[in-house]
Amino acid sequence: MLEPSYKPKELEEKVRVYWDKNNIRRRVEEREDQKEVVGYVEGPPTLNGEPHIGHVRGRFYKDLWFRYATLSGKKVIFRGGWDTQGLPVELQAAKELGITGEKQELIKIGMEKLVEKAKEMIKTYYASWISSDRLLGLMMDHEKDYWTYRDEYIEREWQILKAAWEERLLGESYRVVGYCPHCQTALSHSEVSSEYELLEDPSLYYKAKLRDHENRYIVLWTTMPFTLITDVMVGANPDASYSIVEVGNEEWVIASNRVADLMNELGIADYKVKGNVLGVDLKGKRYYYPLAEEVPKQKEYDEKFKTHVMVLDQSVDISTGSGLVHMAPANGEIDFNIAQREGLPIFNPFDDSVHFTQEAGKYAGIFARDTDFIVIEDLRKKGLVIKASKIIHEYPTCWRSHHRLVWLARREYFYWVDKVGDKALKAAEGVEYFFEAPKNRFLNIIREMKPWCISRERVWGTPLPIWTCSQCGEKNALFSRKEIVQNALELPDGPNFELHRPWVDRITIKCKKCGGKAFRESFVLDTWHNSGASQYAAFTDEEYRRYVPVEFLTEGIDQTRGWAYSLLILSVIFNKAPKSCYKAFLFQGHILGPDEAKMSKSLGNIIDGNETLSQYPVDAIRFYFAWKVSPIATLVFKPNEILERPFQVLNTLYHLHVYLQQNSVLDGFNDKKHNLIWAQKEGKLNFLDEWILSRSQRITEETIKSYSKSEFNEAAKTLEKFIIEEISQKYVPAIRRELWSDDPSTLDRRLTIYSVLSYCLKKADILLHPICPFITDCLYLECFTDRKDSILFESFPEVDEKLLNDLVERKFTLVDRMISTANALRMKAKLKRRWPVRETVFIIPTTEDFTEQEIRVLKDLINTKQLTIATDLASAPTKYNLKPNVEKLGKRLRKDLPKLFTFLERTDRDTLAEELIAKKKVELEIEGIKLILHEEDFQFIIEPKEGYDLLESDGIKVLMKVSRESDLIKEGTIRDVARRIQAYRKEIGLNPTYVVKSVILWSDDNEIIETVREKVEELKFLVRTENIETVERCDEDWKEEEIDGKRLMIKIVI
RNA sequence: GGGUCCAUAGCUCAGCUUGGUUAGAGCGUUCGGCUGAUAACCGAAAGAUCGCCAGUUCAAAUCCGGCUGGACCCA
Repeated sequence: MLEPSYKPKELEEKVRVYWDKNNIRRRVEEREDQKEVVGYVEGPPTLNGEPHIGHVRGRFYKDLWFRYATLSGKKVIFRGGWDTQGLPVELQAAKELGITGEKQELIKIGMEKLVEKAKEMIKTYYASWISSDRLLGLMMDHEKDYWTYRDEYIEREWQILKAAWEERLLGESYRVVGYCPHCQTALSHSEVSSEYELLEDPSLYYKAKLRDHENRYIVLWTTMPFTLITDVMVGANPDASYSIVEVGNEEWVIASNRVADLMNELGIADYKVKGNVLGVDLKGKRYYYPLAEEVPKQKEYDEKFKTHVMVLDQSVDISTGSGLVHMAPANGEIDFNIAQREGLPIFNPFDDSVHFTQEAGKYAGIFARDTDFIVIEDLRKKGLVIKASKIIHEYPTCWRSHHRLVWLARREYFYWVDKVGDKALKAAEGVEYFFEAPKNRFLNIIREMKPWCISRERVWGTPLPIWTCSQCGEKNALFSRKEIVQNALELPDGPNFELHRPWVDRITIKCKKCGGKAFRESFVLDTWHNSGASQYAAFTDEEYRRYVPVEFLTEGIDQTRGWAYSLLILSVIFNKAPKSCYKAFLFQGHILGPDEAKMSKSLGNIIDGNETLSQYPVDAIRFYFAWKVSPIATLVFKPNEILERPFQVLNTLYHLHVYLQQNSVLDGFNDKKHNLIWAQKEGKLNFLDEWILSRSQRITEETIKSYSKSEFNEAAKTLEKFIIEEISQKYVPAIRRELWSDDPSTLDRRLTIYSVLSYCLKKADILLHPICPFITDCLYLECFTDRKDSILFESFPEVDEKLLNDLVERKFTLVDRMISTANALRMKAKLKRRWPVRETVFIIPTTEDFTEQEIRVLKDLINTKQLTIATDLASAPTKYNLKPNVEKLGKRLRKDLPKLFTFLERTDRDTLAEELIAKKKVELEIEGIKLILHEEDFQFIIEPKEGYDLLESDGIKVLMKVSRESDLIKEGTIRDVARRIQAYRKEIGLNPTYVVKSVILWSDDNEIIETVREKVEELKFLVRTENIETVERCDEDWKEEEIDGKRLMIKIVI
């Protein structure tokens, strides 16, 4: 039996234990009766921290989908995985070791230490995640989880590299990165943007002479003079206007809108604007490279590649400097991109410590930033400096060492996504995204087809398995341990070395081409490559063939450019075809804290997952997640909201089951026998039953449709309405009266009600299960004997067309409105609902045939002795009142108007009104004056006849005879008394069905006592007692109650 | 700086495609009532300048433009 009150935390733990004990998860996976087998491999959470509430939401959607798919008749291979490598893990591990991870530090403590720490750390966080998953009820196969750092995973990941290598989609190029000269490491984008400091730098205005012009110079500005050494071109904005300014005997080119300010800044008063030239017309103009003597290599480039030329780009800012920008592709990302576009070379004469190499001529061997002032001096000697001063500005620094970063073009490995053609887009277009906005965004990202830099200068990651020959430069790519061992020159750690740095670095390879010694490219792979390989790497070949493309995936919207992208690109590369490894991808919105702020470690407003899941009912949290907003919307997480509506829905669902169970047990109900088929055969279904059965079909249809479209909030709202509004608020109150009886002659009717209720609740349980697995499985197991070992072995109900009944639904809606109106009238007339009324008349706008059964139900619910339903006023106990239109009549009758008033007071206005309505006009003679009254002279007001009250709402008029007649008063009194006794019974903890020995009553009101005596049998039945006594005196410890100001004392003898 | 999306009651949303009564609903709030499953329920009330500014139109929450604010992605 269910406990009489809903204690979610106890219930949920009981269900968890039940699932574990009965191996439900494994049995669901191993069952053989499912039609279709589909795969799901989750996006791996990064094990560098505790799960927070946002992660919990994401995992909830995964579980929801799993349960939905399972109940839809699919067998889901539901695999979990963990992201265990890459920058975030490495940084966290370094932090926990108390180091910053710079190169020198690592050399000192050894990479082994960092790797060891990373492995240890991910195990710790893994435990937290597993705990949270268990609390959440995530039915994921954690026994078969994939771990991205494991050798077997890495070897499979390499297979994708291999495919790319074979297709020539993998290769070397340069990428401009923020680089710390001190730590000698490249920084990731997020690392760069996290640290900016106010620093002093040189501010240099200089000029470069244009070729093909007598005395014409371009004016340029830089805060990094050393980049003049790597200067390749000058950018102009194609849309801007540039002025030719005469200064002394020279002509300077400056953006027109900068001339005045710039001259002012440079302290040049004597100048003259000679003319203008458009940005576009500057294209292709070449200038003399200022440091040609110092850097011979540049002179070579000049001749060979026609460098030191003006190019056009929208990004050139004409609001600072001179509106022309000097560009050094080796030291700037935009510069680099433009150089690539223009087919200009990258002059990149730096070593790892950011000192210039021999190629830099005069500057060789000097640290880049130390050449700033040397360059200024060299320019000054040539008379090219216009002004050299200092500037304080925000500049990115290294978060570890706080050294200034330098932008450097580093040699990296790339996937040439731009050469994949339209395969990626085709693959992406074939995927279901459920919502338009994320779909468009994703497709736009795919359309960019930008090369993907997959190499990272890091330690803890999948190593790039390429060895470069120290003699001939040949790249020896080896994509498995076996190949490496076979080609190894040196294997210091034996053939079973770990596939990580530093072990893999120690291996040297015999060059395939020349037999020379080849060393590994010391890169590791981008972590997105690592996790993006999961759909292949997490499976065996056989599984990959069977389950990929997987049926569905869901992750946060931030994964659009992350995991969703890398999965798709890797799938296309690996398959060498426009094939996505997933059929559907649902992008979820983010979660915000209660203050609508983004949760972040620095703000300290992170809501912990385990804590929240322990504190609140998990079903309610899950319902809240699903119900509050659509999965793509941002969810503002306000914990107190969980206990409002979501809890209410679950509480109601629980008590509906309690109600069914408590009542049905007494009547020996057996859902195997007394099912719907039985009830239909018995013919005891009334229109209330037909209504709720019809509704349940619609709810089934709508819910499943919403689930299939990933509109989980719609599904939750549909079920909320069904449970609260339809079953709890309408159906149960309507049938409640019938269940109070224990008359054997109506047993079949009660069993019918149980069968209907049982049918609807079971349906609701199954439909709600994906959202709220604990309560639904518990109620399912407790309340139904016609069941399986878990609700998860059920399947979504089919819509039973035979039970759909438009007519009944329409009629019920009307009846419902009629009851509401009647209740409103009672309220207005101060008529308690327990008091029956003699007569009720409805005037409704539509013709409906009501069956005798329906009338009976209505009478019961309205608590009326007589009931009439009409569509017009003809037989209604109404009369008209007339309100004369004084303005109109006054003009016509003038001084005779008072006579009309007197007449109206004396006459039967109802009859007059009906005559006016029928004939449009009436002729009268009042005190010898003949009058013609028109219909439009009056306003007609409908009023109830004497003894009735009237209310109109929503087009329905209801009239009730409100007179208090003695038998009705007595009936009401009995109900009043009964209700107080019942409340007391409940208070002292008596079961509703328990029959007590005696109820003893005392009252200071004779009428009450007399009524009780008169209706003692009825009262005995109502309050379930063998005997009722009324007494003259009572003790003070009796229960004191009040009925309309009169005292009632109650004693119950058990 | 660029892109995508969003803005309607305290909260969550509907209405916008196709312009046309008084902008709806649920939750929450207040008051009153009911209750032998319930923390349920019933009735009433309060609560909105439809982000702002212009435009098109007889008529704009709805269509167009701009602005402001927010979210996300990318620089």
